[in-house]
Amino acid sequence: MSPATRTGSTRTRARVRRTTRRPVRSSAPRWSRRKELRPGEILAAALEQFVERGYAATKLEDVARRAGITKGAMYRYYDSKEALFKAMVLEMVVPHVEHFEREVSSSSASARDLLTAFAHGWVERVYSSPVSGLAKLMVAEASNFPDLASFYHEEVIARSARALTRLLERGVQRGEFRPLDMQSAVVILRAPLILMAIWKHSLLRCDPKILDESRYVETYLDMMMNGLLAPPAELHRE
Amino acid sequence: MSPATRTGSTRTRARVRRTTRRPVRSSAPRWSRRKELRPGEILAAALEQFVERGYAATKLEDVARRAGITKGAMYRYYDSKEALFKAMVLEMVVPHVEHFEREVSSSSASARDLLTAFAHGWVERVYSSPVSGLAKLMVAEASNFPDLASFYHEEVIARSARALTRLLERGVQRGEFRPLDMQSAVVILRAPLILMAIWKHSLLRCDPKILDESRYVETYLDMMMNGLLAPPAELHRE
Amino acid sequence: MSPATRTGSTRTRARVRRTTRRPVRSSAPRWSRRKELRPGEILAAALEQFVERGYAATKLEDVARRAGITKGAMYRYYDSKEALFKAMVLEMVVPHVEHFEREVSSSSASARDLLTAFAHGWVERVYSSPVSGLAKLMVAEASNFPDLASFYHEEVIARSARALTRLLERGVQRGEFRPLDMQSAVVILRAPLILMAIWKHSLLRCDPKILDESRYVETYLDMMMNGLLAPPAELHRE
Amino acid sequence: MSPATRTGSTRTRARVRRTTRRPVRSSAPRWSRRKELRPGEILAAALEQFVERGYAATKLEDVARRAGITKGAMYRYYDSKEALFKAMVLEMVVPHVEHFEREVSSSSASARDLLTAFAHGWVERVYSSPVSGLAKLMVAEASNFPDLASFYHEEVIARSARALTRLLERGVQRGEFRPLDMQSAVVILRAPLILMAIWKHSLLRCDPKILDESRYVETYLDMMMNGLLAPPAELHRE
DNA sequence: CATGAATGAGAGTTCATTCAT
DNA sequence: GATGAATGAACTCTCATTCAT
Repeated sequence: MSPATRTGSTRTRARVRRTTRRPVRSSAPRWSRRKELRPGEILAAALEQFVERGYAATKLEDVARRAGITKGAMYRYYDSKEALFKAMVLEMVVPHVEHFEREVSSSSASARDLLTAFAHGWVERVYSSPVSGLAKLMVAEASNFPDLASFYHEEVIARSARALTRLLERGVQRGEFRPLDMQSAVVILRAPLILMAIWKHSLLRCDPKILDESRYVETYLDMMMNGLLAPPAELHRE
Repeated sequence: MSPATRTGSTRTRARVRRTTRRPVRSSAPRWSRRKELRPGEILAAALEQFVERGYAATKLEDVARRAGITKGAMYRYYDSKEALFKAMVLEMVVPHVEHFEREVSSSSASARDLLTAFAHGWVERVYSSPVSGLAKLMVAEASNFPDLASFYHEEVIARSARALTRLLERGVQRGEFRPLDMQSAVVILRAPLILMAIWKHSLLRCDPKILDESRYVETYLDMMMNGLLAPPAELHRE
Repeated sequence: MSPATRTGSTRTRARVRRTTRRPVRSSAPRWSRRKELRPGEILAAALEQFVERGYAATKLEDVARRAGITKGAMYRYYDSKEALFKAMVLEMVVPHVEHFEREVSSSSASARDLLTAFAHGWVERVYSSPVSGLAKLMVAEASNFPDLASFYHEEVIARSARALTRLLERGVQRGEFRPLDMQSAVVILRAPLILMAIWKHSLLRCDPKILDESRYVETYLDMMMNGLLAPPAELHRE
Repeated sequence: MSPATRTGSTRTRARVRRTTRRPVRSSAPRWSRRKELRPGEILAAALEQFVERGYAATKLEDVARRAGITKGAMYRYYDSKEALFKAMVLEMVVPHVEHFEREVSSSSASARDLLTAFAHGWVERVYSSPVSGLAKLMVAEASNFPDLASFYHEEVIARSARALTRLLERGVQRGEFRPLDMQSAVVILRAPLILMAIWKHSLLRCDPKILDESRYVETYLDMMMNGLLAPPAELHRE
């Protein structure tokens, strides 16, 4: 079991380094990204690198190279690795949440259709894009970046949870859905999708053939709508 | 050109050591501890630290301190940080999988009851223990430890998936469950629990009140069994 | 099981690094130096330090300081202590061998004169320079660096032995020298010079007055040419 | 090129360690070896290990294992690695010097025969035994152990040089040898033998077939006695 | 603005040395 | 006396960060 996959040489230190990780004494909201020209490329590069390696294992030099600039130049845009990380999370994730919120608010479709559309849309827009790696990243780094975690929790988790709650409640009101504990239901409802995203960037690599996306989503929707149980009614329905 | 002629392993450092030692004024007792227990204590400490901080951010010194020894002493038990990490994963996780497998094989209860029992048992034994942190850890470090990830995938994910598949199939045969795509169903079925574990060690900290475990599990079982949809006609049919 | 996938360097440390950096109150100028010269300066510093202390006892920081840079900067030039050591040996020694080979090949002087010139030249160019320390170093570290030793053996020892053999054989052909076992003769012929170099960097320090270089070389040439024995002929020669 | 040969663990850091190597602040002659029972085995083990690896790369644990005891037990006999090293040098080398001194003093053979006997005896008793490794060791560590070097210089180098000087002077007085600068001649005379010993424990490993001992010694004696030059036919030609 | 050489704190790792057993 | 677990200093190597150019 060896950590890094090194490339060239004789010696191989499989290591993974720590990340200072003192309680993270960040107090000033330093993520004052100056979005001008490059930031986009930098953030995209950062996302990929962070997702691939994790926060600590990501070297700024690699991000820079990926973005087509040099390490030193990065500091024109982001004050520190931490700032870059935070900016990346912020920039990358918010748009998607907003999109989902609008979708829920504007549509007048049935809850069931909305949910179906949401699942498919999520796979297309989030799962398929590198952004899907963020879930894994945030989960992994939450305790090292409490303030970022809070932000993410509030701006992504909570906001989308609220939208989803509205959706579910609408379904209940319309008689489409059974009344359930909303708090739990929302989490449960999202879990299979979120885990799919997390999986994609972690263990899926061990066994790439394991997941057939479309069947997964179909089965997901089916199970969420209908549950596992065989309809008992057949008997006396007649 | 390679330095030392090493014997066993992968890595090779060519070094030469320093020599003289000053008196070393240590006066405190050294190893009143039971040495047999050490490995266990170390692994427990490692689990907590790794889960709390992630692999990279974990300093061996912290693990050592937590285990009540010094950094150097750790190397008596584990050859490297990597070795410690791997040993920890291996030791901590396998027993739980085996327990679950036995449970599925030996019980003759209905699939539904088995599932219910499984969910509750999982919460009690896994979720409540520090082991629940492993899911997050593995997800975060999978790409940095591909071989460990493979091991985990095969020994934990796949094995428990197989057991769960047997459970579901039994339910289908007995007419309890609807036939579904088993591959997907198993993942979906586990997702809410696994995510709960991941959550516990990451974002839950941002909002500890967010999760009411028992309601969550109840809702989970309910949703999984019955789905979201309100029973359609039966009610007002008659 | 290997963690991080490294990218750039020779060795692969899959690491994850610490994060935050304090202000770093450095105020002094940093690299007013000519970067092209650096490698040379470093190798020169390394040679001195390695010769003075031996491989193991040499701290990279000392070499760095001697070269006018810091520890970390060294890694820009050489990937490891081992690499530095090897580079140093390679760079420092080959030119001298080539010089000697040319000398033997091009000159048409008598073997005796060539030998004399060689001895004097060696004292001037090798013995007097820090390079003379290499013999001691290689001898001391041969078993720790087998491949470097092989290289040195082939590129230095063997090559110069071949040149010296040619010189001796020419002398024999011309009737200047007695026929001897060439293999041994070459080693014996060099021994006093090589040991002088080794001595210079080791025990000579104990008793600096012990060696009068020019008398040593004169006596060496005299002994090698004429042997110890008093000419027995004088008596009946007349 | 790999330094130290590691033994035990999973990973192989071939290392050779530095040896603190501060100016060697040893002031007290701590080499107060308590020669009781084991010391012999320990010193023999130490000699082999030190010669094989060098001072720094030698681990006390390896010496101990080789001597059939544990690391801790070694400290019953020698206070420190340094003390062990010094004791080893002291014990191993002095007897040989004394033997040679007696030989020179007691014998009344011709200088030539004495020299011949000496060379052969040296090969048999010193070169063939592990003690021959000491020359390399002392050369390598002289600057790190100035006091030991002084001791060695005085007790080994100088004493045997004096004996050899007496031998040569006797030869000169008897008309066997030409008068030469004694100081230099003694060094030159020994060089081929000493270098042979040094070679044996270092570069000879690269090319074991390179040296035919008996031919070497024959050629050595021949060259030392008669020199390289062919007898000038001119004289007795007429 | 960009570059990249240089810095330096920090972590993993080793091993001489100690001392409770 | 012997053992071997534990200590802790010291070292190599890394990389976020700085700043002269």
